[in-house]
Amino acid sequence: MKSFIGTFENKIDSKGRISVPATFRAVINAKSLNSVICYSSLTGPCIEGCGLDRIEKMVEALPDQPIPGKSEDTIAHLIFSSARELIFDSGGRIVLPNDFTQNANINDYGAFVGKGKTFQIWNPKKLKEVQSRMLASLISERKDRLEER
Amino acid sequence: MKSFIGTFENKIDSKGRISVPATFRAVINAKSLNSVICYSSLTGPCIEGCGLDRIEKMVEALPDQPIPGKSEDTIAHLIFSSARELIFDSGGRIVLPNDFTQNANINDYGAFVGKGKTFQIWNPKKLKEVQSRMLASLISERKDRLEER
DNA sequence: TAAAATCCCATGTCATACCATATATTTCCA
DNA sequence: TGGAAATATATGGTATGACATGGGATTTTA
Repeated sequence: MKSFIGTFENKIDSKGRISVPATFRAVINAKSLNSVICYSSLTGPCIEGCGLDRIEKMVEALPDQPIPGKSEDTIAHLIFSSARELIFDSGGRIVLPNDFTQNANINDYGAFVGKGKTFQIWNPKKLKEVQSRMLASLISERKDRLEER
Repeated sequence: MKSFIGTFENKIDSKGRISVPATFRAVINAKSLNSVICYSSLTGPCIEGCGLDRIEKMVEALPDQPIPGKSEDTIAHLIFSSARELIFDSGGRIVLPNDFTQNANINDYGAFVGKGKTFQIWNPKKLKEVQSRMLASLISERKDRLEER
């Protein structure tokens, strides 16, 4: 598997450890990596995650001459400055730093959400709220084109 | 055969396993795959299915930008977050996760419906209802162009 | 030296890979 | 053309292994 898909809810233990879903680990492993890069999301209360390879693509996409004040530069700065490499332990777990979990309002359980090239880690309750809101807006938006439910 | 066509009703056993129709498996096999990707449909109470190739095309189409557009992010989120790779066992069955069957109101039997490039899995009873409703609306819509029934 | 972070090993549960059987379908030969 | 053997398909059951999680040992840092 090359893409992050699916949702998996795992427990966070007293040491801040959480198992990365095996299917996600498989995506990382396929790239000969043994870690994930995580950073606080800029789009919502969650943790953003991906492989090191994607960070490098983002770096390449940056202009050679940084233009201070440009939003791309600001975004890149915010992401790279908060990003951290989290290495799997022998059981496939990572330790979530406190500032990440606080920012995402995560306590005892974390929900891994596949997003194709990346994934996110959410407070499970919050995730459900956001998802049902997304579905509702999508349905009202294109009610005409949808079959009866 | 390259397309998913036809309707096939199969049993779901106590473990949530269901046989994928041989003709559908043949479509998948022709792509050298041994699994289907399934996700909760956004358009109706059913499970959507396709080959991995189709999903990866969707992933490829995603931008590399750290902050994607909102509407495409919504669809990507809803599809990828529920999508899962279901691998055939030696008998050509897959295991339907509970959240899928619940969302689609499927209990003891599932109806595979070919839709060309994709397929769907329905509660057989619900499927008949929807299909007869579709036919009825089609007839009333273009009565002039359809033959007498 | 105390505290914290990291690594390694242990365990129970659940998923799935494998084997087995019955039913339906196709093929092939009389 | 009919019928029997062979094949393919759908479904049932079992055992092994993978995975998530817990705890202790070792190393690092303040």
